Amino acid sequence: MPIRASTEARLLDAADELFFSRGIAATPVDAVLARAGVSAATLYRGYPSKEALVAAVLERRHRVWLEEWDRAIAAQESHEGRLLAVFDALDTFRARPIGSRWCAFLGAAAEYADAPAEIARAVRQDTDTMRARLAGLAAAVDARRADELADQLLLVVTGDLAMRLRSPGHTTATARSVAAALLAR
Amino acid sequence: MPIRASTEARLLDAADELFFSRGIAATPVDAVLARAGVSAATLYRGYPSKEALVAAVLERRHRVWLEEWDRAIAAQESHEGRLLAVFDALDTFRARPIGSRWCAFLGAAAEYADAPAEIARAVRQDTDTMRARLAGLAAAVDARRADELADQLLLVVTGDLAMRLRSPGHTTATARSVAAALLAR
DNA sequence: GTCTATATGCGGATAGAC
DNA sequence: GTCTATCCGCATATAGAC
Repeated sequence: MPIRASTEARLLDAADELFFSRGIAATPVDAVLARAGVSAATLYRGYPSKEALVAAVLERRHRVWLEEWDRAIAAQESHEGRLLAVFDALDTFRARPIGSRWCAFLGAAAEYADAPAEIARAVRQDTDTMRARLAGLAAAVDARRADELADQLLLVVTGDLAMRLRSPGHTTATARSVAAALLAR
Repeated sequence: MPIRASTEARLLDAADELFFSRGIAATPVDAVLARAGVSAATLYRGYPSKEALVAAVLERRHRVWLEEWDRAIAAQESHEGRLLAVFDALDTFRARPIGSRWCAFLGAAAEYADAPAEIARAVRQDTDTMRARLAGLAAAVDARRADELADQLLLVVTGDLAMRLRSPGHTTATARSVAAALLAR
């Protein structure tokens, strides 16, 4: 028998919030269960392990992030605006009620030296999708250096995310200024 | 009675290698002791806790990093070269026998949602020193935007470090090209 | 679906003998 | 300085009653 939809949503919400704000290893399964009001039996009927739950939350987060990014792109009317929309998406994504301390995917990658296959796959998918999307948007701005621009912007976005570890109050302002310099070349 | 110097060096080397390549939480104290050939009693006579050992290793690493950076700066003959020397230092630092998977300081910050005071201090010191040094070097290149350049370059360096989590074979090439765009403005 | 209890293993830290 | 044993707490995962 599958887990009831509302129960599963509570479980994923709790896991999302706790894993990525306090850390995966630092969050006992019990804490997730308590926050979700779900019993251990229910969790382990739906997921074979804690790691499977982590992977499931990462996949849901990835879908939500892409939707947010799509909205930010759609709101722009120039090729350049659409390429830079990733920073708008970062701002709105960060303002969501279910937050994370810096980046769920980089955080997961950082916590596991040898990540379980399902988690490694989720992280890889995030990176691959980011790079591919940026390259597609960059091609409309300057086709000759689309891949180069994508790699550069991915580094800038990643830097912006990781800067949150250094300065809690970090904003996307610096990343935006670096991106502007890249486009001005 | 203090720990003998050679014993302490073995302990710090083992901790350095394991904590920052496999992860702090993922590395049991026993693994460090086994690698160093040191007994638990000796460790706990020199350090009150595992966290104190982590902080000690971070501090040593910080000193070594600054020396490496100094050498890279000294090898340059232009203001611009000295500002960009941070990337040369990153390359040589990465090639050392005792490596880390991405960045020891960011890794420590990522692992602790509420870092012990000693560890938080080490991470903060790394960030503060980086920013201050970059600002000093940037002032010689363009005094009017020294602070802005420092913030931008710190983000680029941080992005380069975090990109290692996404792509294991990552090099400083992309970061260098972004830095070049920043200086070309 | 929940609750409580529990099997099982591991990690940090300490104590005593040598 | 090392070795061995051990206390203690915690975390994942499971089982049984309701």
